[in-house]
Amino acid sequence: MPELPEVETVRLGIAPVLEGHIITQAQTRRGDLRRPFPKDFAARLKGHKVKRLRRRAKYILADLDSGETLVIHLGMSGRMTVQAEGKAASKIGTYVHDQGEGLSKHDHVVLETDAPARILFNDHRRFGLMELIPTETLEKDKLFRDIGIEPLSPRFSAKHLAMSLAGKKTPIKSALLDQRVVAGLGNIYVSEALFRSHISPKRLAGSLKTNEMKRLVPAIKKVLRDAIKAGGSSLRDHARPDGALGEFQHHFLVYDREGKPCKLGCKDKVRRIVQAGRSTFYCPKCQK
DNA sequence: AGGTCAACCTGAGCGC
DNA sequence: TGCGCTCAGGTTGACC
Repeated sequence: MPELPEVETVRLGIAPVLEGHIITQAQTRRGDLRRPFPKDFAARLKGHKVKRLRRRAKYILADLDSGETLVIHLGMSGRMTVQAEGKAASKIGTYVHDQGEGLSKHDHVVLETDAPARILFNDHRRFGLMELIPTETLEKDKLFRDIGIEPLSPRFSAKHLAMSLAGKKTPIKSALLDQRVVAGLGNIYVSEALFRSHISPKRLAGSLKTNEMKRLVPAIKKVLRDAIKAGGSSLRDHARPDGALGEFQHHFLVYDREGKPCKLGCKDKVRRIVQAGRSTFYCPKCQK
């Protein structure tokens, strides 16, 4: 599922029942996701307060008062759902009835907080991840040490991107998917940003001109901001923690539109090609 | 060093 | 109804 806008949507959705709250219970319902859960995972969560809930790249980070950070990655199909009652339910603007013990077989982690609320982590493909890492050394951890700039940071500029891409011989599509270059972009938003800046996905990253960088960077920021406002894109798996679907899929200009007319009205059709094993959608006429 | 590709895992959709 | 194939929002480790 999730690229930056979906991860941010999930973060915002669980924040009201997690940030500032104590994790009263934690349960893993199998031994692993992409990797085994950390040793004593549940015990290291239980009784601790979440001081702050933040996001870095496609990771949700819950800083605990124990000095550790709970690191959550949703992989391709990860979802988080909040079940709350009373005061907590009004906070998240919904009321999901307690489904009793009716957990599905892919509800792999259950967290309970003193909101009170229950948060389910569901991930049928299990490409997701949960780790506990000392907050102090988080940035030096293998997971984060090579991650690039946050695209919504003011420091992410045409100049910055030009530096990162200088000399790169990989196609711009693949370069933007590389989390070491920019953090949080994925297959949907790269296609959309390239279309919106009229740049061909096949162009070699190092060959982009200054004026093209000056179109690309604002296009990336705008598409991400618009998608966050829309609650992300719901294709198959993504839903907000309150159960509502994201809406940004209705605003796709190229993604998943193979064979359909170009939305710039050029009379050509959207093409699908495969780059580095992933689908890319673009208009050969409008993107040079 | 930089770049490409298969593998990880389950489910949905499609053609037959 | 069912089988087999393809594809899916990500990351990573092995390989040129």
